[in-house]
Amino acid sequence: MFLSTRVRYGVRALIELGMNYQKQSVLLKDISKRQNLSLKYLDHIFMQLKTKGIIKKIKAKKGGYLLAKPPEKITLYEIIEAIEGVRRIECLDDENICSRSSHCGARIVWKRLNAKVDEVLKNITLKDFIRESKKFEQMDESVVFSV
Amino acid sequence: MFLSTRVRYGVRALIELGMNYQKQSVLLKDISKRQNLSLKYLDHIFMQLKTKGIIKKIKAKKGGYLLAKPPEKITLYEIIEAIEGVRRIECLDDENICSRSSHCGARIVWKRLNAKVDEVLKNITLKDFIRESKKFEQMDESVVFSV
DNA sequence: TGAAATTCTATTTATTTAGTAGGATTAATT
DNA sequence: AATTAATCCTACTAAATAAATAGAATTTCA
Ligand code: FES
Ligand code: FES
Repeated sequence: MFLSTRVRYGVRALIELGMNYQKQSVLLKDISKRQNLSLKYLDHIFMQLKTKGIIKKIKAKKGGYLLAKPPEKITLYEIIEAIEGVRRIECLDDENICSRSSHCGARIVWKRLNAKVDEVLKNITLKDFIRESKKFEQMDESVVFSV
Repeated sequence: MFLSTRVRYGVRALIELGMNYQKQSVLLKDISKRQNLSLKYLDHIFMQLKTKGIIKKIKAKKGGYLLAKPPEKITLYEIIEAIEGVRRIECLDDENICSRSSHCGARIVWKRLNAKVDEVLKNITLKDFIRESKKFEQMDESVVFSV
């Protein structure tokens, strides 16, 4: 499974919002600095996440972004769909692409494959990413304390 | 899950070989005609499938291709790997791509995701494609007989 | 030896992805 | 009310990848 850099950057940024869920909003500028990602590129990505209702903005000075819903309600499927669209084999949705689509055995299997992969993507949520990230955060703290 | 046209054409061609498994070899030219695919393009694809040991060639006049092993032993994972390589997020295999890879929560989840998707791909074999294709073949025959 | 098949390398074209630029808009703060 | 620091939006460029084509070399059956 290959994921575009857009999706990967998007997830890294969403993790930051998730870590602050129900605390304060996060500035794109800060994410860009901390994660060392282009502000302008993140800008695009966030525009799409907002349109799809995954994040909310606070526009103006001291603004920033917030998650629009709890991390466990944001699936990876949803994030991918928002950022790059879930690209599909054309003849799955449109019968008219392939002349023989009504008699194509491959098509049946492609449908089954997509259903399974979609299920995997829907069972991973932002919460999973945050849980793993917090583990590292704790590790870092314990290192500091033991010095 | 998006699959390149190369993989889809490859599978369609492999189905044809599979339908003739342990009968006679199949000519690329005939596949190209029946499936309406460019001969030269199939040429590339078959070269890779051959290198990876999925098919065998019979070179020369009246030559053609054969499956190198039974359809149920040829997984979709294997086909994709042969034709387009299993493209992965770079930092999964190489720790040095991202500076923070040893402390990245996302990376853990990406690994888990890849393992699950790979499993799905390994559980689909050419046999599945052939089974579905044969269903249509039978349907066609029954239509012919009923006329 | 000729014909019909695969083999191989190189090139071209189209599409998608990644990234940049610059200004418009919004609203909190002064 | 002006300033300012943020998001918003449109357009563009560059790089990478995918799709397709071209042409000649090689193999071996008949
Ligand atoms: S229907 Fe499109 S490839 Fe079979
Ligand atoms: S290690 Fe590469 S994005 Fe986290």
